[in-house]
Order: sequence, then C-alpha cells, then structure tokens
Amino acid sequence: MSDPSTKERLLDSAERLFAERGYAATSLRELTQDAGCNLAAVNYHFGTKEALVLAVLERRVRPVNEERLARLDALEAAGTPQLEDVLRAFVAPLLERHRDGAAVERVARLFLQLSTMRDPELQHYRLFQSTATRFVAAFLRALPEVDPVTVYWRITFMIPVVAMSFSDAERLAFLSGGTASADDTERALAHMVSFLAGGLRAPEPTAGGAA
Amino acid sequence: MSDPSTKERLLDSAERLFAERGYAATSLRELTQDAGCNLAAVNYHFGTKEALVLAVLERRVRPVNEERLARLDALEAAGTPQLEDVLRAFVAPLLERHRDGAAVERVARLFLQLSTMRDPELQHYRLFQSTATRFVAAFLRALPEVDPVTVYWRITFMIPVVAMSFSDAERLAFLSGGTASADDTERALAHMVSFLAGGLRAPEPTAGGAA
DNA sequence: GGGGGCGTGAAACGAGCGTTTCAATCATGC
DNA sequence: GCATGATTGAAACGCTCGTTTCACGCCCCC
Repeated sequence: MSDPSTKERLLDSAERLFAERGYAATSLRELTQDAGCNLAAVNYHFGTKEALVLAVLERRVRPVNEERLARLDALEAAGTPQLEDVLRAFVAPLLERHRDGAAVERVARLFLQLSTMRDPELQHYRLFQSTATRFVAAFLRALPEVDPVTVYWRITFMIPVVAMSFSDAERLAFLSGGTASADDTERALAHMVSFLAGGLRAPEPTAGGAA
Repeated sequence: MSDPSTKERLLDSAERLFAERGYAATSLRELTQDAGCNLAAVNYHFGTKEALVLAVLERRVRPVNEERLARLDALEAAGTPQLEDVLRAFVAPLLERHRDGAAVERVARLFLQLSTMRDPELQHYRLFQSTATRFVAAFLRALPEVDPVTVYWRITFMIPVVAMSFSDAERLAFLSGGTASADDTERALAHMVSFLAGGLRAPEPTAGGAA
C-alpha cells in the first residue's frame, strides 16, 4: 500500500479519468487498474459507480462552496459589499483552490457531465443549493438599481460562465490564438470578475427594443 | 410507413432521448422502439450510434450557424455594425429557430454532452469552426477600444452563456423564483444581448487590482 | 409483369459492463 | 500471540449493449 490510501487513490483516478475520458466511457476495470487496486474496492469503499463520481465531485465542490460562504460572511460583516467583492467571493475560491488550469478543468468537466444527466441518484445540485440562495440575495442587494427579474436572468447567465469557461483549455487557446491560459489564475479571475460585473450592471433592455 | 420517414423519426427520437436521459444512458433498443422501427435501422441509416448523435446535432446546429453567418454578412455589407448587432446576429438564430424553450434546451444538452467527450469520432466542434473565426473578427472590430487579449478572454466567457444558459429549464426557474422562462424567446434574447454587451464592453481589469 | 435494389424484420453474436461473492490477508487491541 | 474486524484479491454472474447477419417484402422502372 502506497502513501495515499486506497480510497484516496480511487478518488484521484476517478477524477482524472472521468474528466478526461468521460464518466460512461470509463470502466471500473480501467479505473481500479489506474488506481492500483482491486475491482471490488469500489464496491467496498463507495458502493456503486454513481456514488463514486458523486464523492469525487463533492470532494472538490464542498470546500469551494464553504469558502465562498465564508468570504461572503466576512464581506457582509464589514458592511455593504460592492458587486465586484461579491463576484470575487464567488469566483476566487474555485480558481485559487486548484493548483493549475488543468485541475479547474477537471472539476468543470465533471460538473458538466453530471449536469446533463437526470438520474435521480446523481443529485449533485444539492451541493450548491445553500450557496446559490445566499449569493442570489447578495447580488440583489449589490444591484439595487436593476430590476430583480433582470438580475435573476443575469445570474442564470453568470452560472455558465463560472461553470463552463475553464472546462476546455483548448477552446480558450483556440479563441485567443494562444495568448490566454487559465494557468494564470490571477489574470483569469480579474478578467472573469470584470466581465461578469459589466454584464450584471449593463443597461437594462428596453421593453420593445429587441429588433 | 408513417408520414415522417424512418430516418427522420430516428433523428427525432434520438434528439429527445439523448437530451432527456443522456447519450450513454439511452440504448439503441429503447431508441428504435420509441421511433417505431427496427434496431437495424440505425446501422442502415447512420452506421453507428456515434454517427447518429452527430447527425442529430448537425441537423440543428448547421442551419443556426448558416443563419448566423448570413446575418453577419448582411450587417457588414451595410457598414460597420454595432456590438449589439453582432451579438443579436450570433444569439438570435439559436433562439428563433426553435419553437420553444424545450427545443433550445435539447440542443444545448446535446452540445454539452458532446463537449465533455473527447472521442475523436465525435468532432462536433468542426461545426462551429468557420462561425467562430468570423465572429471573433467581428467582435474585435466592434470593440476597438478594448485590448484584443481581453476580447479573447471575454469571448471565451461568452460561449458558455450561449451554450449552457438554456440547458436546464429548472435552473432558470429556480434562480428566478419562477419569474423567468426561456419560452419567451424575445425577452430571453434581449436579456442575453444586454448582458453580453455589458460584459464585453466592461472596463478592463487593472494590472494589479485583483485583490 | 417481372426484376432489382432499397428498406425492414427477427435473431443472434461476442464483448464488456457493474456488481457480487467469498476466501485470504492485514492491522489492531486485548 | 491470538481473536476480531477491516480491507483486499481473484473469480464469476448475469445482464445489456452496439453491432452484424441474412432472409423477406415492397416499390419503381424498364
């Protein structure tokens, strides 16, 4: 037995393989071979393949959401936070808790895969429920001049930016001609916060002005 | 043989079932039964399951991208388009070519599923290559006051908004407390354009101002 | 009106899957 | 040092999957 326990090696291998090759395309035989353990270890430590992938996501998402809420607590204890402060509290924990862009990419790909499944066993969204509620309220307070319904729409647009932007490093490289990389966490954070702040604060669409 | 051909019924059933239950979770036996045809019809008309899902996506995406490019052609023929015009040319074809929010949701879920696979057979992104190149250039021209590298970053943030915002009707309903629905195409378009325009035009992040 | 090929039906193939079983092994506290 | 529970190893189970095969019907055109 090597340094990390079997359970942790299973989580590590599952995170990497599920993210890179896909959940359905990765068999538990490849996975346990990659982790250097027996096939039955999955059943013993997690029960099923579905419980394993949920545990993989939860291991990454839970600390991020806890730090998000802690930062928001700190901000609101100090007064009424600016929009950019709330945005940084929401985005920074995701980027800064991972070593490089590849780590964020893996979590994003895992999340996206679970998002497109409707299996009742895979209720990953409950991990975000309390965080979502708290931050929706914070955004409403930070945007008093914007119609709340418009804020709801814009939060709906904001979620995909945070969840999906770093899910494919090639896309960023292709679109930017190689000039941008998610490995520069600080720059990525600054760009995302300025983009989201601009979108959330934009002039509201006029009633009939779509054409 | 009923009105739509077997091939079209296969595409219809595949679009619905792949989107609702997931590509991997839908067997060709369920699918052909839903379409009211024989299992071998998939092999006969498409060859493999992968070729089928690609055909499903292409049937919806190709007309959208063609209309995007046609609208951009028309805009550029008439002069130098405003940012909002380019955004509408990009977003409107997706929303207006589908009857309701559920249709957009299906296409979005299909696209997201294929995005998280790295199978070389599923090169769905080639469908977007020419459209992406043309629109990147158009956004750069419409944003002469913004550093091009910043524009690249912001286009990277924009793609997820368009691709994922309507992929889950429940998310929109939950976040908005039921006040927003993607079935109102015109309103959804106006909100998305204003959000994206605000994000793309936002003040650029200062060099050291991330903390 | 008969021939040719396009489309369909029923059935089977072979492989790979997640899961389960159960005995062997290890660590640990008495 | 031994009993006990936790963990691992090897093997098999039962099932479902995508794919393939091949014979049959239908329709159109000569």
